[in-house]
Amino acid sequence: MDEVFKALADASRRSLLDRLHAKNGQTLNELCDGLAMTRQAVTKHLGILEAANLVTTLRHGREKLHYLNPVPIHQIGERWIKKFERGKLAALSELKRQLEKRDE
Amino acid sequence: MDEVFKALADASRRSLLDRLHAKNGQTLNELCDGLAMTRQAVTKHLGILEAANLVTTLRHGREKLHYLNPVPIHQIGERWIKKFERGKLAALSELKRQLEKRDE
DNA sequence: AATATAGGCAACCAAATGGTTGCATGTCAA
DNA sequence: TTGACATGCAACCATTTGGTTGCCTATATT
Repeated sequence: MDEVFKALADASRRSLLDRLHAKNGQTLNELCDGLAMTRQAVTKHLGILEAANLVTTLRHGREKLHYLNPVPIHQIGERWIKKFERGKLAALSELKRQLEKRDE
Repeated sequence: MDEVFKALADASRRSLLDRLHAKNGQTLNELCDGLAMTRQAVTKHLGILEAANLVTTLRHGREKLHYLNPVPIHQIGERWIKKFERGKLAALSELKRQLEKRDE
């Protein structure tokens, strides 16, 4: 879980996921296109995404195809975000109550 | 949005949010209890959470009360995670298809 | 007034991070 | 088989990060 959060913390990596979301199964060079970064930097980012299991790769000859794995993202939503949704209204009204109490 | 992702990337900070979720409106020292960290380290973490608008503070005399703000977490869920949920099944079946094609 | 308590500020530090360059390897095509 | 192309590996670098220590300030308490 920690690896996933860490992987998602970087905007370049999130944009790589976006690109794979738009078009799945891209090669490294394809993913490099238009990015202000060297190919090696992209390789590192993809490595981190792969380590976090957010991306799966498949070799096809000399090409390496990158596929998005949406499962860990879904898990973050289920196991983490939803927990805070439940308490959401309660937390906000408690805060509001305290803010008002301040002026007494 | 980037600030929120960055703030959530650290396990210590996520655990601080957990503690505020369990009991809202805690003081700095209260939040330090049981953590293997100095008070100053916790201060820094809380500062980052506050900058990301995940925590709101309220001074009460010499105490500083910390309140959880669940809105940014909710937004991550709405604006980011949900996007990948939509393509989820499609992405997985595409990946499955490619994995099978490999053996041809 | 004296002391304890809650928190703030700033300098410093080691390790992690995000990036680079240079070179090597594997694979396809003419 | 000889380029050309797709990717891999490794060393290096600056900046950020997560943490520390030491000291200072402000508010309670007695």
